[in-house]
Amino acid sequence: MVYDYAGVVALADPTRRKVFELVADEPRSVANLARTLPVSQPAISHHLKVLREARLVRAEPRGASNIYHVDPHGLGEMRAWLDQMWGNALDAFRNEVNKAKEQNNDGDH
Amino acid sequence: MVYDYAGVVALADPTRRKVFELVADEPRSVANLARTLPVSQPAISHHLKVLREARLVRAEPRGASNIYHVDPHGLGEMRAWLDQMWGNALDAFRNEVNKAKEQNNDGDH
DNA sequence: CATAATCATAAACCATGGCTTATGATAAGC
DNA sequence: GCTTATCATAAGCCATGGTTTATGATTATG
Repeated sequence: MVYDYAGVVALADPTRRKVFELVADEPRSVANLARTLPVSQPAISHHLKVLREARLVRAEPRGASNIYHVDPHGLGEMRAWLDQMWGNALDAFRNEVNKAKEQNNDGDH
Repeated sequence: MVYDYAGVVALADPTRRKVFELVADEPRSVANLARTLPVSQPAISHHLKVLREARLVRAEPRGASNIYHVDPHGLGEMRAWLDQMWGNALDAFRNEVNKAKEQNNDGDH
């Protein structure tokens, strides 16, 4: 399993997750986010860069502003990555349970 | 959205994710993991502690060994947390698209 | 054209956290 | 019982990365 994990890393930081949630709620400019959150504008820009590279967010120039939107493409990618991880983990868990049951049955012979 | 996010943080680190994947593949002891991965035993123990506190993993003493299994409980919790996040993000995206369509229609009048 | 506003990048600072070595505690094996 | 193996915790080191201030580039505004 050598899959991409930029999305998970991106969402691991609290303020970056907050940035994502605000953008997810409705498209916002950098200035707007900087006004809303208790961090500087460059910090916001940096977080947006990480989210952008993880394809969770997309920028759209509008005059001097940059409006950020959710990027459903990267969202889907991360979803798929997690689903696979989940699937593997749950399959393994089921196998484990089944193996335990078999052993119990053997013991009942 | 003030939900728990220990799971995401736990899976953000590469070697910790590797530990989780190995445990998810099949239950393993700390010594086994330490032998498999290129980090010390205390490092493994520490990663397992984080995963344990995120309820992604569960320890089961077996003699002097500690066998770690996947914990489907915490797995489900994190799943639910992510699903909500996904839902919100995708809903907002749909609204955004609809709003754009309406504006186009207005322009066509 | 000049001023103001928006944003990205660079540099520097510093806390967080991942890693190692050291150590003690518990359990198995001889 | 003594040695060996397994594991968790503590202490300390150091790289990563989140933050701020400074700066330049681009665009609206007057």
